[in-house]
Amino acid sequence: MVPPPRQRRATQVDIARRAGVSQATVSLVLSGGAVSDQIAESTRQAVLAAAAELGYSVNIAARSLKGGRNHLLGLYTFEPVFPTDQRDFYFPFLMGVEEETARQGYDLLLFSSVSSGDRAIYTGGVNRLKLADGCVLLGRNVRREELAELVREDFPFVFIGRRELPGAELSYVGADYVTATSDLVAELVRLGHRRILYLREPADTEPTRDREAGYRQGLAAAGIEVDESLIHELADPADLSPAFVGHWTGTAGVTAILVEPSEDNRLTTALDATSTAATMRFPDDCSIALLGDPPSWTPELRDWTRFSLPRADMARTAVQILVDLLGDPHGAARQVTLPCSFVPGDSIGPAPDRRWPR
Amino acid sequence: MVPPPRQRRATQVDIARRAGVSQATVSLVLSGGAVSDQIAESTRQAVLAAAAELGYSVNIAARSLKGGRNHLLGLYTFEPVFPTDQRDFYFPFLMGVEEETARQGYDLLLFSSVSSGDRAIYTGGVNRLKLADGCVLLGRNVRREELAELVREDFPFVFIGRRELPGAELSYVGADYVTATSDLVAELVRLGHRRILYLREPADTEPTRDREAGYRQGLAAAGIEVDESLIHELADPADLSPAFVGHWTGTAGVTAILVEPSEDNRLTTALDATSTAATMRFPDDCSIALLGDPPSWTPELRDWTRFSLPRADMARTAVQILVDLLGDPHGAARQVTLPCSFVPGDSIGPAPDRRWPR
DNA sequence: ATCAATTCCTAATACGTATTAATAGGGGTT
DNA sequence: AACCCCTATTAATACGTATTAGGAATTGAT
Repeated sequence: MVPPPRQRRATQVDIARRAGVSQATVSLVLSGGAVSDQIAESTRQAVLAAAAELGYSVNIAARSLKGGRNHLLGLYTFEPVFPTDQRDFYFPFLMGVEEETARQGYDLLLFSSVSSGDRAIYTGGVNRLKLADGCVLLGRNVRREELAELVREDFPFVFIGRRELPGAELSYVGADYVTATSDLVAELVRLGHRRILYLREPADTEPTRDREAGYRQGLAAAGIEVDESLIHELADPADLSPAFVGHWTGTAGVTAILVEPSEDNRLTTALDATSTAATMRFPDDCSIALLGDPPSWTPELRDWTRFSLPRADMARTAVQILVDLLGDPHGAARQVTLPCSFVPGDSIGPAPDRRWPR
Repeated sequence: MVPPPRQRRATQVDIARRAGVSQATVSLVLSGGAVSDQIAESTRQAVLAAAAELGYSVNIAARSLKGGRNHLLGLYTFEPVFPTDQRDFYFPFLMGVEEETARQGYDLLLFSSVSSGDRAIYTGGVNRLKLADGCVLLGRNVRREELAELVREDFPFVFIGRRELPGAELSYVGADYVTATSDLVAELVRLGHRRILYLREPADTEPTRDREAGYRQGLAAAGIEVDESLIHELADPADLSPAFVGHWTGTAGVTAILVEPSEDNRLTTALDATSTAATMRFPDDCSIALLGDPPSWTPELRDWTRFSLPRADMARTAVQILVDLLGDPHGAARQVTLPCSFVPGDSIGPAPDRRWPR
């Protein structure tokens, strides 16, 4: 009794023909519109029977063409999605986005931004993202012009991470780097540290700006004046050698270091090397804490003192906000900041009194 | 000069009006049909300019309703995509699929199959996958009925991992478990082992069947008769305790073990515990090798002897095959098997002569 | 018997795109 | 000038569904 393999999928018209009714009636029965309860029971049964016999399934494209929405959320990252050496950095975001997207009843459209550059948001003047109802954005190498264009087009999107755009309000879910860094400074001060070196990335991105703000805020709260020479740009995290640290502790009286982790594993590699070199020991010779999560984290590596971004949470929240935006197309931009969590670790300790007796 | 925010997304009709041409011309310019090279350069530029100004992007639903391609490949997994404890298992697949999809000029549509079960391929008789041109499938908890229905509908898809379906040919990219297992047996035999315990999963899945076949093939090649009592079903990998191993080495003369890794980290956790218990040492007291990759692999864990699936390769190949299928809709199913790679590790060694002097 | 009310269904249409057959405009050849 | 050919463009149409206004048949009321 199995029907012969069809070339073409059965449509509502096929069902209508078979059941001797109109296509509109079929639609009403199968999709339960507002007036679907007016359908006579006998008719309903006939339609359902015909549908079952033909193995009908609705054509999503047609439905969403009619309805305007296709129940897809996009995820676009401004770098390759799955670079192996950054997997641990991105994975929680992906996980959170995927999870919440599914929970909201959407499917996830992954836009790839390969290095060749021809997979940007706008290719040939066409916005690829619009394939989705809305989009979550992610990544550091943001092309601001494209962001601005997205805002101009009124396309619904939410950035994971705080992003500011002059003259435009955009929605984002950020992490509270300021408070987290400030708290870390407070903790170091409590342990007796007064001269804290802050190693920042050269690039002037929002996270870095926030960390610096937190650094200043933490010192201010402790009544310590900022020594600008202790804010140092570290271009390559690999430079963080024992000699480098020794230089600062020796000549500048530094007793603690705050350093921004890189997305790759250069920093942790350097730290591990320094840590095992035995000429410089954390926290005995110098305390050190990371202003964020090191990537490629494994339980076996040393448990560095740090704060940790609520990545999965940020991602989930971003999706929720996006769905909100879709329901309220003309609402204002939503901006949320989530707190980071402090990870005590074992790389900070009381300040040694000897070098810089205050 | 900024246009007022639009309610409605720009369509080809809007562009046509603005550029002073017809919708058909817009379609030809933007979608590059067969006769698209007949379009005058000036017209083309006008259309592209108008499209850019209006922030046009194609409506996927309309395009795919029309029957054209929408340049989306789907990825459907029969389990949650990003379960934390299985991340290392799935990540290489995702990475490979994403990479090759981008290279082929497609975007990736991630279908999620959350545990609640309402995100199956067919929900309410509707095949969700059809939003994509074709689909890569992945996962162990395969719902065979759904697979059969996909084949029946003639929907283009490729499974990562060998899957057999009675009465239907489907495309897949599998790993050569048979040869890999057989080679592992040969290596153990070369080291003097004669009684090799094979711990298999109870479920009768293709990978497990292949491993068992490889086990038998390896022994046959070495001229060793299979002792059926040495093929043992291990329901919970956590049961692999020192006492358990001791039992087999003591009472059954086993000198080597082949065990199927679980997707979670139960097996490696158990092995680590056993390994550090000091009452049982690998490979001194017993050799052991894994028939596949342990998940959550980190360099710090012990380097178990094993073979490794070419996961990223499998994924990339699957995408290539899928694209092939799309170009040749009525071609036969493609079935590819890729070789595994042997990872020497340090958990096998020469067989001890003492227990079972042969 | 006439009209109103109710029940059940259908015709018509819109959604946005891709495609094909047809057409207008120009330039050449005789 | 009549003809044809080539190029660049368009009108028309199909895809499958959801929705709405309205129509036919039936029932009920007077």
